[in-house]
Amino acid sequence: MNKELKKVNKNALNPNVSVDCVIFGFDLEKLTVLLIDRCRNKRDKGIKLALPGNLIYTNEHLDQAAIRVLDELTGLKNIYLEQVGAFGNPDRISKDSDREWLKSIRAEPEASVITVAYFSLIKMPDYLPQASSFAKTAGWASVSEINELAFDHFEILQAAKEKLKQKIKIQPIGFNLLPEKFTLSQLHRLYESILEKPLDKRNFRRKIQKLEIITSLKEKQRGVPHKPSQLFEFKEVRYQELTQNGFDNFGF
Amino acid sequence: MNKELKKVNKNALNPNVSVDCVIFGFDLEKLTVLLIDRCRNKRDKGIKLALPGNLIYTNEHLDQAAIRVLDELTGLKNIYLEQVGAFGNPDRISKDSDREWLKSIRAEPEASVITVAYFSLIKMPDYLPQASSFAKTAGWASVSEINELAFDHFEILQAAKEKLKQKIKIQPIGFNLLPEKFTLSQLHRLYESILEKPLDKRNFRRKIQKLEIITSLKEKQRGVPHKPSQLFEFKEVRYQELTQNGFDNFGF
DNA sequence: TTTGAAAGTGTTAATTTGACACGATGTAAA
DNA sequence: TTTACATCGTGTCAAATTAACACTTTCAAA
Repeated sequence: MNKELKKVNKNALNPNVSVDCVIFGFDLEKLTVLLIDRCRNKRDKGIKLALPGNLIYTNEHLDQAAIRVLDELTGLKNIYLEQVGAFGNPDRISKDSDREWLKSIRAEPEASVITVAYFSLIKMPDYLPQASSFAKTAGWASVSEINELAFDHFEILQAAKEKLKQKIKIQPIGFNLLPEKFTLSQLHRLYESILEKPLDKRNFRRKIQKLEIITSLKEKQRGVPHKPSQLFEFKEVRYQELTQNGFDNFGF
Repeated sequence: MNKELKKVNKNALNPNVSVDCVIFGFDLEKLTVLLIDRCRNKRDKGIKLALPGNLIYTNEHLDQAAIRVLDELTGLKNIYLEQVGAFGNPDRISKDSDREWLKSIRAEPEASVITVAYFSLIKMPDYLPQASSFAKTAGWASVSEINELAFDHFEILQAAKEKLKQKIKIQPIGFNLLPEKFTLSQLHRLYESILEKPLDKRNFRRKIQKLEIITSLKEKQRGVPHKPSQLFEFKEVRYQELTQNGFDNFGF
């Protein structure tokens, strides 16, 4: 697999196609996304924040490219990853300052670029921001507070949010955003954050429990200034069972 | 809008990005898809049938490119169109015969090509196969009988089918495949064809009628050797109403 | 010991789903 | 003209699902 990567890296860059990653995290309060701050690279008058992304190699599979970029940024492997779609507005690099910045990292900044967006779900604590040089300027931002991004990245983010919203209604992929052990309240907040609407606490718990996709551990939450909650764990096996047999509605 | 198209056509081709169209039709019996037959172009040992597609222009918006290709092939405008996703396996042009064929229509056949797939829904009778030169070799094939296609087009078709399946569960887009006036049985068969499973007749009718998205006409079906059925018409206004106000579950 | 803060828990009414069968109505053939 | 054939169109009931709703428990910190 590492060998594979090296082979690919020998190839030339495809100047027309890039991959952008919408990397979602969850800080147990709200949905977040990993952005890179272009200010630290250069003084800049344009919008500072952008989604991490890069050009792909000529002979690289698109999905492979997304995996590679994600790995370069976070050092993480085996991450939940899904394509959002292709974005190809030729006006997407609209600001001069954007062009300037692109010149600093790309051989042919003026070439028309199609970008293929992916979203991934990671467990935030697993990500150590300083793991790679590429990630030096990276940081988490609260999704709901983002109003603008560089290039057409805001549009991409909206599409990724929408895709995630649809997906989580159908498949229980939310666990990719939570630590191994989590509480039902955390899961509840996660769903509310993603769906951007309140869900009745008791109805939510009932529905989740009926899926039999989580196991309650012996353990309880500790050190909280209120009644500690039961910890749960995701049941991988049951997940396979559900997703395989033509299961296509989680029910939210 | 025509001006727009001309302007775009002056630009150079982007040798790395193509658009492929999965054009669905419905012959009132089963779901069909428009394929081009490469045999008529050349004697050919590879797989004959492929999805229509073409390279995009350097400064062309992806969606615009899909609209253009669809127009070039069918002469149709204002068609329901939706992106399926990007496909970028560098091995996608796997057979030598595929390469040969590509050479005959492309300047740089060896360049790595990302393709962005779109699916569209058209009313079959509206499409006159001889409308354009590009369409000379085009024809309808029954979706369920397709086992292989050129390049990675079979994979793309599967993805498009899946997308359509998901979409029709959520939004009433099926009417784009039916004539202006249609019967409930036709609509019923359409849903069964797309979802690839039987739906109870009475339950189906009940559910559709509750949406209040169709109006029953005064008119009845004529010339059938059995009880003629009521004709219905799609209620555009109600559709807007439903899709706008955060309506997101059609219920199939 | 009191207070604050979140955890955890059930019932009920309304709605939706799924299963199921037969008479009506037109054309075409006998 | 009668009959056969093919599809149209229709209703009920039981089961499952959804939505709305409030109070007691438990721990830590003050």
